[in-house]
Amino acid sequence: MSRRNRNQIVTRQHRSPVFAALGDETRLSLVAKLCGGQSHSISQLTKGSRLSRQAITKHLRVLQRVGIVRCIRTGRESRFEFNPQPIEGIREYLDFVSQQWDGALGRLKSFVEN
Amino acid sequence: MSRRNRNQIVTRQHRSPVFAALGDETRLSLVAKLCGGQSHSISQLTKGSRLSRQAITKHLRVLQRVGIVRCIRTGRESRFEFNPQPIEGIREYLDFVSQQWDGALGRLKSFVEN
DNA sequence: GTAATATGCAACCTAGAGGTTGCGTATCAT
DNA sequence: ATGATACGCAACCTCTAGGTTGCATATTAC
Repeated sequence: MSRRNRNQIVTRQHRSPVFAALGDETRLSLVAKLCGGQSHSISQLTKGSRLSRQAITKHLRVLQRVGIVRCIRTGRESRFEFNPQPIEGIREYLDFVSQQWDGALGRLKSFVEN
Repeated sequence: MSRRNRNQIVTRQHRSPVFAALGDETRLSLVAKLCGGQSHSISQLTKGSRLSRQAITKHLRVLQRVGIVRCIRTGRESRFEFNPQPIEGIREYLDFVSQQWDGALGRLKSFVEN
């Protein structure tokens, strides 16, 4: 399978795991920190949270599994960085939903008017 | 509302339950059916699914709890209809994330160039 | 070299998600 | 009036998400 086809399948199918990955306050705040552009180590991401390092690690692995973040081990640190593609994918999906809805409203409107 | 307050709401409000509600294939397909504009009864939504009526009902209640669908009981039927507001809310949130990311890329670019 | 730091791995616990079945009750059709 | 339809409620089951603790290991600092 070509890389292009693989990516198409990834983006067209399996959107719910990406939504599920964002369905947690802790992970949303991790995304909020990482989408600023800087990579952060696990320790850095743990500071300021009341959760344990291992809990944060688990959340990061969930985000990593769906591609929202990437992990790069450098020395004794595991630095995580944001990857926008999966989130772009679900943005497209939500655009599709809104489009469907707007289309339905438009049809309703023209039905009422005629 | 000022731009600052709006952004604070975008970042601070609890949007994870909406993401979590979409983090399931069954519920995503329910949303796909309902965002077409027509309301459907539970029985209608159950047909074509291999799940039981009660399972579908539970999923609909999850969507209802976060406001993605509304329930209107008419006669012996419970008809569900789509409500776009929560999904618009998380679209805004994802726009915010993308905006942060693009801003970070822009700063990186100008840093490299200078 | 040794201590501190950063992380991985594994076991464990608990609450809740997601599913089923059974049964009771409105409502509609005939 | 009666049977079929549409649904709600509740009990139950299983699996996993989210959290903890403990310990081992690799890297860095002094």
